[in-house]
This record gives sequence, C-alpha cells and structure tokens, in this order.
Amino acid sequence: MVDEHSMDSERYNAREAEPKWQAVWEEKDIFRTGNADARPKYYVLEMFPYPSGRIHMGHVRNYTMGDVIARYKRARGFNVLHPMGWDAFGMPAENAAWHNKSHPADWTYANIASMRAQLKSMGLSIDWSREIATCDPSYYKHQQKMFLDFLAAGLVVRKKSKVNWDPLDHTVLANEQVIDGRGWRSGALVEQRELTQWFFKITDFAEELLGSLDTLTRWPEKVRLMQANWIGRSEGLCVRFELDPAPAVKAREIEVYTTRPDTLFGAKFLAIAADHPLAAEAARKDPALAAFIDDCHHGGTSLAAIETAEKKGYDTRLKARHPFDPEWKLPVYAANFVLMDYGTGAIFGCPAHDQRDLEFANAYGLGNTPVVCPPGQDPETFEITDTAYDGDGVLIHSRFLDGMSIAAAKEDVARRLEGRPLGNRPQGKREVQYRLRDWGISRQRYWGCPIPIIHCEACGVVPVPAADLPVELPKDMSFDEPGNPLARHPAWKHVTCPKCGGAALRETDTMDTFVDSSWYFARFTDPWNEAAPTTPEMVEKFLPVDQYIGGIEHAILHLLYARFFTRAMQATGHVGALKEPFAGLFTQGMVVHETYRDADGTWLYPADIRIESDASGRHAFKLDGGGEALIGAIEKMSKSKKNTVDPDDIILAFGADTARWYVLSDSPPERDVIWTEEGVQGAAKFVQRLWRLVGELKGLAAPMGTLVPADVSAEAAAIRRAAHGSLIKVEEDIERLRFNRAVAQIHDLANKLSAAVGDIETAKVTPDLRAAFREAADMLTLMLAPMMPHLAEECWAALGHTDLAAQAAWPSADRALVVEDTIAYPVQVNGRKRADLVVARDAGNAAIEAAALALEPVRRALEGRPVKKVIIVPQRIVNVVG
RNA sequence: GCGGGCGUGGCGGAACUGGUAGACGCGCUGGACUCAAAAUCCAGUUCUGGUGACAGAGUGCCGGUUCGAUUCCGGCCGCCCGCACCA
Repeated sequence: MVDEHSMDSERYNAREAEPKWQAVWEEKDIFRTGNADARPKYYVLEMFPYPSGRIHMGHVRNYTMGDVIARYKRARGFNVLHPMGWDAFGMPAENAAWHNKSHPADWTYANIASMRAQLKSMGLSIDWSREIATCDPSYYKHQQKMFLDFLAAGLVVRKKSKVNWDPLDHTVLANEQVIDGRGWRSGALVEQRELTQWFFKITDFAEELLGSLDTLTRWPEKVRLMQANWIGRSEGLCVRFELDPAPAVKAREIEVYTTRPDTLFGAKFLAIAADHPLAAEAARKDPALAAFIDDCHHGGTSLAAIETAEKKGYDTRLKARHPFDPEWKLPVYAANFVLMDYGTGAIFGCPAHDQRDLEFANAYGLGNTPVVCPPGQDPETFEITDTAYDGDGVLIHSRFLDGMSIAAAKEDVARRLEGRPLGNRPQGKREVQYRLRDWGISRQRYWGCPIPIIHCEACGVVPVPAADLPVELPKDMSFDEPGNPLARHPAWKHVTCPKCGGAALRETDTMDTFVDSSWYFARFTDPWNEAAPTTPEMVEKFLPVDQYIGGIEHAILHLLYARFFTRAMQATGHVGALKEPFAGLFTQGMVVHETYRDADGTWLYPADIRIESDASGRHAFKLDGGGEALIGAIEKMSKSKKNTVDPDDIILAFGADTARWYVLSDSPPERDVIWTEEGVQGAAKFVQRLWRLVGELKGLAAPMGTLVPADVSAEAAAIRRAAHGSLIKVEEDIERLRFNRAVAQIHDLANKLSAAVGDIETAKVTPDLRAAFREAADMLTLMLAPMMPHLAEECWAALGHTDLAAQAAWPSADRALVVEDTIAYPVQVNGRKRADLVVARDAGNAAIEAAALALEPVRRALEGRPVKKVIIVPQRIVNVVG
C-alpha cells in the first residue's frame, strides 16, 4: 500500500544530497573531537596517505572501514578521535621536481589540496582541525627536537654501515628500491658502499619489542609472527678460539657465535666473514685473499642471487685450537656465506649437523664427523653424505659429552667454557643474538626532514641548539643534477659552529620518511602544541589507538618503527607511560580488478570497456566500437596494466555511499575485493531500493516518537523481531569488523520489511503495526548510517527527524523481542535431515521425541528399523538413530 | 628450505564454541509491467535422476573420531603470502 505521501516515484539523488549533507556536517562542526571531553575515548586511525595526487580505490576501502567504526562508536557515545594527515615527504615529490621543474613543496601541497577534496567527497567523519602534513616545518621541527632528545639519551648513534649505492644517481637506495641488483630509477648496477650514517638504536629494545608482542592480542597473528621473525631472537654461546701464532696477523683469537655448542666435537673448520677485520689484516700479506674479499663484495648481499650462490671460501692458513683439545688444530677460512653483521662475523663449522657447513666442507674436502646420533640409528654406522642432520638425538664421538641429550650437552659445554678463563676473561659466554639491525635513517635526499646536526672541524658533531629549530629546508633549489640537492646548495650548509663560532657544515642528509610516520598518531592528540611534539596528558588520554587500519605491506617496517619510536618517546618523556601505540590492528585486503587487453596486446582501461554476460559467460567489448577485448587475470589495480577505476568517476556517477557500500559488501575486509561494474550497479540499485523502502515505511508509520504498545499482533511482532534481530547482528558485525556480514544483514532486513510492506495491502494497518513500522524505519536508517551516511541523513530527515543521523544515538536492541515462542527443529535420521518439527519453546524432551518419531518422513527413513537412540540438542537439532 | 594462511555453486562469499551446507549479493533463466527500452516487481537457480512429491551425491583428495564433520585428528594435492646463507 502506497499512499500519496510516498516518495516512490522520486529517485534519490546522491549528487545533490551528498554535498548538501557534507556541508551541514562541516557547518555544524560535528566531527570535531574535544580534548576536554570527559566521555570514554575511542581512537580510530587509518594509515595516513602519501599525497600522490589522487586517491585510489585502496584508499576508499581503507578510509571507509575506519569511518564506519568512527561513526558507529560515536553513536555509541564515545568521544571518537578520527583524524587525517599526510605522509608528505618522499622521493616521488623529488622525482616530480626533476621531471617537471616544479618545487617538491608546491607539488606536494597541490596534491594534498586535491586529495583532501576527494576525501571530503567521500563523506568521512574526520576532525579536519587536526590535519597535519609531515613536510610542514611545524611538524618536523618537533621531529628534530626528538632526534636531539634521542641523541642525548643515547638512542641515536653515528656509525659506518654498508648501503646500497646508486653510482649514477649518487644516492643511497633502500632495499626496496633495488630491483634485480639495479637502481629502480637509473637502472645502474647497485654497489655496496660503506658510509657514515645516523642510526636509531632499535636494537636496544629488541627484547622488549619481541616480548610485548604477546600483549598485542588484537593484532593479526600473522603480523605478530612476522615481527617476531624479523626480530629473530636466538640463544647461543660466544666461544673464543685461540689462534696459533702466525706472521700474517697480530690477533691471538677468533670469537665465534653458535647456537649449537653441543656439536663442538664435530667441528672441522672456522670461517670468518669476508669483511672480518682478521681477513682484512691477513689480506695485507696475501694478495689472493684480497682478491677473494673483493670478489665477495661484488656478489651483492641483498640479492636473490644469494639463493643459488655457491659456498666459496679461501684458506687463510691461520689455525685455531679446539677449546677442549689444544693439539686439535682447525683451519680458518674466509667464506662468502658468513655475514659480518650477525653474531661475531665468525663461525665454527660442523658439517655433519649444518647444511651450509656441509656444503662448504664437501666443496673443500674437509670431511665430517657426526656427533648427534638420531634415535634408532647405530652410532657406529651413522654417516652423513650430502644432507646434514639437525634433528634430535644422543651425543656420540664427543668424549665427555657422549650419551648426553642435545640440551644437556649444550648446558655442559656452556658451563665448562664459562668457567674456564682465556686471558683475563672466560672462554665462553652465553649470549642472546637478534637478527634485528639498528635503523639507519640517513638519506641523501632533499625532500625529507633535515637532520639537526652541525659538523665542526674543531668540535666534531654538534647538535643544533633547540632554540634554532626548526632547521628548515631551503626553498631555492635546483633539481637538474643527480645526487643530493641539499649537498649542492651553495649556501645552506655553511653555518657557524654553535659551540666555537667557527666555520662549520650542516648535515645535508635528511631522515628516512619512516621516521615521519613513526609518531604522527601521537601528534594528532594535540597538534596545536607549538612548544613540544606532544602533550603527554593528551597522549595518555587518547592513545593507544583503539583501531588502526592499513595494508599488510606495513606489517614489519612501519609498525615496528612506530613501536620502537613510542618507547624512545617514553624514555625521553614525550608520551607518559604509553608503550604500545596500537592496541588493535586490522590489515585490510587490496582492491583488485580484471585486466583487459586489445587484440594487439595493449592494455585497456575498464572505463573503455563494456561487459556483456549471458549464459555462456562474460564478454568485454571496446566502447569505441572496435570489437571484443580479451578479459585477463584479476590483479591489483595498477597504472601499468590500466585496470584502475578512479574513485572520482564512481562518486560522480553513483555517489560516495554507493562506493562505500560496495567496498564493504563484497568480500571479508581482510581479503581482496574484486571491483566489478556489475557490483557497483548492484550497490547503486540498493541505495535506490532503500530510499523507496524508507518512503514506503514512512507512509505506513506512526508519527515520530510513537512507542510500540506492549501488546502487539503477530505481524507487528514479526516486524519488530526482524528489526531488533538485525540490529543485534549488525552491532556484532561492526564490532568485529565483519562489514560484509553487516551488509548482508541489512539486505536481509530490507527484504523482510519490503515483504511486510507488500503484505499489508490485504491487512488492516493497526496502530501497533504503524508503531512497529516507525520503529523499523528509524532503526534501519540508523543501522545504515555508519556505512551510507548521506543516504541515512536524507532518510532520517524524510522520516521527520530534525536532528542529524550522524549525531543520533545508536538504537538499543531488545533481545527479548527476538525470541520466538516456537522452535523449528530440523529432524535428522542417522545424521541426514528428513523433516522439520515446530514445537513450543518450552516443550519437554519427551514431547519432542514423540513428535519427531511421529513424523511421516522420519518413519519412512527408518524403514521399519527400531529406534536405538534419539539425540535432542536443545534449541538446535533432533537426531534419530535407527 | 623455514614460517603462516587458504581450498565451499557460474562468481564474491555465509555457516556462532561439532548440529538444517550454500545466508546475502552478483550473474543467469522464466514471467509481470511497457508501443519499446531502462527502472521496478514476482518466481527459479549446488549437481544428477524424476513433470512431480521425492531420491541420491556433494564443502580439494584419502582415511579416522562422532548419533552427527565445511568445522576436530592423521596423511596427501593445489594455490597464496612473508622470510630466507642469521651460525
């Protein structure tokens, strides 16, 4: 039944409604978060974007998820903090400057302006008053201050380290920027170079960062595991081997690190890294060794080539004494597979029980002696040929260790060597090693946060005095030569030394952009503080972030750096007692799309394609009339394959709510979502359907504020059951970030309400029904509001409300209404469903059993067999065993 | 090699702690409305057989536990992701 007040014929016009409501929200400033607000806080944060210029569908998905949570939590009465900023330093701006002769700052701020407008067109409930850009001196001056604080606290050090050097661009490259051994931009073969760089001492917190992973119960297990592996803790023993006096070196000993001291009697050689000081020393008198070391440098250490690289070594002629037998001399090799920056840069090789050592020993004819015998093997005949044994077993051929377990032997060796002096120290020392390295933050780039340091010939490394901060980037720059533009600037680096007043040079390296993103979440809590990076009380008020959302690609670096930075900030008094910045983490999947190719193999944009499908499948046709195109694999949206969809186009054609709904609806949020034209059409249709449905409900609904009477008809009870039941499920689903299920639930409710509206034509519209329709319409609208906020406002207003849906309290569900007074039991015979049985909720087991056995399909399925047992699971199922 | 995850209709996916497999959506098929199209509405849609009621099979494969398994256990197969000479 549709009366004349119905809006049935009117279509919902998103293009008009969306900007209208966005303007209302902005004018009323309803998403501003009060720092003095006493309500419980909820901090929702999505990883802030790099201002590339345009948002992409991945952003739409990311920010929509966060916005759903923000709006939902706001409706539930929380003081929600939902800010936005820009990860604005980085190489692309410099590359753009190089290509377009523009300034990185101009390029960046123009991009920010257009992306901000795009984000606003999505209708995100963001407190824009807290917006920050990391490239702004008002942000990075605080970062410089913290750098100095960390330096004073011993958390920053300067040391030499190997880096990937691009000889054409004259710059250091991050590992990710090295592709197949070549610079990603220049294509030049990357060299390994030693440079003096600034490091954050993340390794100081290795134990703490690893141990605290257990407290992050609302993080994906996968991310915690990845971080644990990255930190890579191992327990072992440092053992010093005495060297026989040799003319080549002055050193008297070699220290090795091992996790298998139990296999010490299986040792066949020692190996040191090519970069080991001892190798360098020996090479001075051995040109062949020098050549070998040089060779190792060219192999590259971060390349996939390592995988297939042969084990190579060079016999230094040095001899080391076995710790438990001074007459037992072990050869010392320089070897390409030993890493200088792990452990001590030296190992002892036990070929029988380590695959790498075995390959090496086999290549150089060093033999092997098994010292761990697997259970069930005869120690006399147990042999190793080309596969090392690293399993459990009993010690053999190991003198005083024979017969022990691996654990006992480890303990025994450690105890003996720790108790025995060599020189003025014990020969052995138990040590914990980590794979984690200190975080090198020096970058030879312009568009980054300047490192606030001055180098003075007389005074050495001098921190820039706090009063002189920020050290601002110079604006008059040229980018027409490769290398670090800052270093080439004629004047900027020339300063007087703050200590002695003499001529000095500024540090021209800038900080890794990961530094910028390591504390922005804390800055958001009080971005107005000009005097300090943070206001610790506000940090403690809002942090940790309750729900952080972003891509899995940041599982290690960003998330680990931020965890480190928070601890360093705590040590320097910037965050109060806060330790972990992100209490809840969610890693969302990508937006992927089909690819299309022309007959000649060139890629085609989805926007130039029309899809037709029939019973035989899907076909793509070129819109320019050029015939059929080939449908290719579904892949991550990328410019190179042209399988991108511009969010602006979608918002213009269908509205932001449609885009939001679609990215929430089709897949579980942690998985990839496949963007399809049909899917968007479906979402757009549903927007219209909801608008019509709310109109129809309104036509039948009681006036606003009417309460549903206590005593209602079965029809009204069914409507209430549907509305309250859906509400409960939608709540649960949003709380657990299962947006796709919340979407399905709302579809389901819409179906039920449509059916109820349709049925009403033949029934009388009684006051209880009118009240139930009113309640259902209001509830449906508010359930919708986190996901489709504009449509919800339009519906809310149409339903006669004068406040905003965005400010309305979440409706409260009455669980009692959802309970039915009958229960429909599926009845199985031998585990196979044969019938349905509807009984009163309070029916006893005997009555249920009798009713079930009386059912015709049950009797038929039993085929006259006697009933052995009847299993009744209350509220669930009946199973007859016959 | 090590670590982790995932295999369910034509497709995306649902199924709470072992309890009606396929919710919801997309697509498709048929119908209504329309001069026609779009939009909308109705019905159907796991497979096989049957007009039908119904019967049988079915959650990657093989086996086990159980009254009952997509779910738990063992063994395979396939795909995806991360790390990778870490001593």
